[in-house]
Amino acid sequence: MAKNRRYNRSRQRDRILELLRETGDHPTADWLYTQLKDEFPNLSVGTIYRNLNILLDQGLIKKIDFGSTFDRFEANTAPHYHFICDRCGSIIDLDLPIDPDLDSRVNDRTPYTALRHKIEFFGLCNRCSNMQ
Amino acid sequence: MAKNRRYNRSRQRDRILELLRETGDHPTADWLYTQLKDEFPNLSVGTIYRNLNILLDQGLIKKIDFGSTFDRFEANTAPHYHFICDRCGSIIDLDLPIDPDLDSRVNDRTPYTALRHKIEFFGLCNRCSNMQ
DNA sequence: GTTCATGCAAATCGTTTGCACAATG
DNA sequence: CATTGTGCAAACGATTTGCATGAAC
Repeated sequence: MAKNRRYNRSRQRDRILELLRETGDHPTADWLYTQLKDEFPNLSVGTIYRNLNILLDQGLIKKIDFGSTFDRFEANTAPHYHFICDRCGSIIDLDLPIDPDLDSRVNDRTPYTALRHKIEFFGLCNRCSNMQ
Repeated sequence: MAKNRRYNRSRQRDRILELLRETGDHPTADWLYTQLKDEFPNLSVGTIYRNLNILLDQGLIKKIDFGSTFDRFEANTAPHYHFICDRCGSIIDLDLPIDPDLDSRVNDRTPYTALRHKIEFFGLCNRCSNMQ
């Protein structure tokens, strides 16, 4: 996404942001499109995506993606946490025990029942921090 | 992916699993394809994907995806953890403090420098556990 | 010999982009 | 009026799939 641009306001973008703020959910582009197409009969999905990218660039929203645009596969089927290097992008299995206390924390303090969790840590791997 | 099937062995699938076990990395389908195309000159990407799905079905490998095949967006830009309901799939922002101790744990016990982390909890949301 | 896997190519699907026109400032 | 945004449709790229042939058991 192109940074350091100036943006004009648009009614479409204002509404996309409003909708994202109203809903407690984490909608897809298509959901936003469906919600708004009555209001903007000629709305196109391209507009939704372009505006979402602008809002991301402005730091007004976040995308729940996970770094890679590709599916990634691993043969380590035991539960484990991942470390992802900000610089080189490599994904590393961590040799740390799974912490069941985290699930309890959710169960004690929220109305949800956590059975398991995933953690991804981000930072610098040893290679990259030595290189610096 | 179709479950409850029987699978014949194939040299291609054996090698895909072997490669995934050898590499400490978390490769993409395309990386596996590139590695194996010398060994199987007529190999196609379709075969890679089909076999990866079979291996997933057999529980021999894991995919590092994150539930949704769609990008998802949210207006809550403050750091927070997510809860994802196994039954209805909804993604919910958790009102729990971020735990900096988790990063220290990585920094103390591994050669990596963790600066931040993400957690996704999985289980049942209040709606779905009441429904049961 | 029946079932499953492969190679090939086309299809699918979420997302991006080029272009002519409309809206913004 | 100079720039940015929109709608439309085509393009893109990762993944999936239909089909005829080959391998497994």
